[in-house]
Amino acid sequence: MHARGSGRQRGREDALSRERIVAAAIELLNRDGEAGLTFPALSRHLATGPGAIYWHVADKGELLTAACEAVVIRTLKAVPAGATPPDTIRALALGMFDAMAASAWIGSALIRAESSLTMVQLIEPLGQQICALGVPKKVRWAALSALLSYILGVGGQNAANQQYTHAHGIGRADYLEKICAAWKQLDAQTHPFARSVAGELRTHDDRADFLAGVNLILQGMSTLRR
Amino acid sequence: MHARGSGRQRGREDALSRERIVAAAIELLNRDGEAGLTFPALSRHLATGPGAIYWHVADKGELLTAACEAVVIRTLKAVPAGATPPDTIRALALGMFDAMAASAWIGSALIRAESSLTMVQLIEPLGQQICALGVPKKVRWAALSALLSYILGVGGQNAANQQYTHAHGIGRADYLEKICAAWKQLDAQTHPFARSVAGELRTHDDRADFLAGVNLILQGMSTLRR
DNA sequence: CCAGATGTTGGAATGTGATTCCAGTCGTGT
DNA sequence: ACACGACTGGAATCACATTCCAACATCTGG
Repeated sequence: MHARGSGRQRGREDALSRERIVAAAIELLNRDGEAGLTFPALSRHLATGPGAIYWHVADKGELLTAACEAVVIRTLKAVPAGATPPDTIRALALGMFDAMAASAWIGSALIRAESSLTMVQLIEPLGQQICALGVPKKVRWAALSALLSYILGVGGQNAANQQYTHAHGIGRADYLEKICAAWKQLDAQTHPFARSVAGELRTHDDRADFLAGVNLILQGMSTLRR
Repeated sequence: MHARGSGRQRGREDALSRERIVAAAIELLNRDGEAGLTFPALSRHLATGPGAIYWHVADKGELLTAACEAVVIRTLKAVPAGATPPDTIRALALGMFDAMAASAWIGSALIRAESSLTMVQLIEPLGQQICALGVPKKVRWAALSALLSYILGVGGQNAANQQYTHAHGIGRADYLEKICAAWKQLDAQTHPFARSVAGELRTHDDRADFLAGVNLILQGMSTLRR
């Protein structure tokens, strides 16, 4: 990457730009998942060569980070403000959940985020609500950290599941059915729990479970209130 | 991969075997992280060619899954049983935390785990304790799911941090210092929270925070008790 | 309007790693 | 000794990420 911040002189209307590249990257990522983002594919999509792309971005990692940041910012901006702290936290969490469900790649990209700057976009609003919730200063970071890890953890797992079903060309229902069957096969003595919940897998609602988890954490936080 | 399950006939003492390959993979992973596991490196390590390795394992993914499973099983076996449910859950969680801290690659490997079988190793004992905790049947899965996602989420983030510091050749302290400095640079109007917790970053204890998060979830679960 | 100077481009060249192929090797049963 | 099948090692393929570089466009000053 070279692009200086200095004098833009040109004005070709078909100009390549960091924005157009990031937009194309997001398109590829949403269509084919993390594996879909390759320089050959990107070059084809933008009708150019890899060299031109490297003029605007340092490497693939930076591209992923930029794409991730764009989506996260767009997502969080859409979350309405003004509700009670718990409701706002739920809205923020669900917003991220939905975004990560729609774009599985965000999960892994956000976690490996080289720039903690994207993460701040999420940390700040969550943190503010935790403060508003009355969580004592001493444990604010721990509380935030728990919430954040939970949100990212769920996102990561959903992403993994989606990637799996996508890669194997099977539907979510078939996937769950397969796991359910495998778990029911387990030994009753050593794996009573897995067997007992196997059935629920087929019908469970990821989003509802996620919300339940957020509520569990909120519930726990409420006991911290001074 | 071809290796049939049928007739082992040979007995060459220098024989390659799935076990030896997985052990070598774990060694490479622990030494150089996820990027350290390559077939050239593995071949060198085992003094053979890639073709021989492919006779025993299907592909890199299977190798990663197998390595992950081996470490997870070893880790969970070391967790003492017999304590109260909350204590056992804490012990299981901390066991995984420590394992993921020592072997950052487990985090990402476990999440992308193609085989839900490895995951069961973790789900089963956690689930049993949740039952013992008296969590109503209706919400057992949700409770487990929350705990699991949290554990994996923290592991994933720690892995990302370690990978970052390792890749950039800087220490954990320098890394935190850098983030702290960046956060203090933020606008006080828009990012009051990030600024206010920035200082804590430098001195916080990941393990303690993790435990606090587990306790938060346990706390929340206790309110579910019928 | 022309000659540099410079930002930009597209594609070729390089290097690395996953995966496949295949021509042996070695031990076993006959 | 012979044939067979499990196993091996390395060469051959392929798909990228990244770097290089020979044009090209546009602007600047004359």
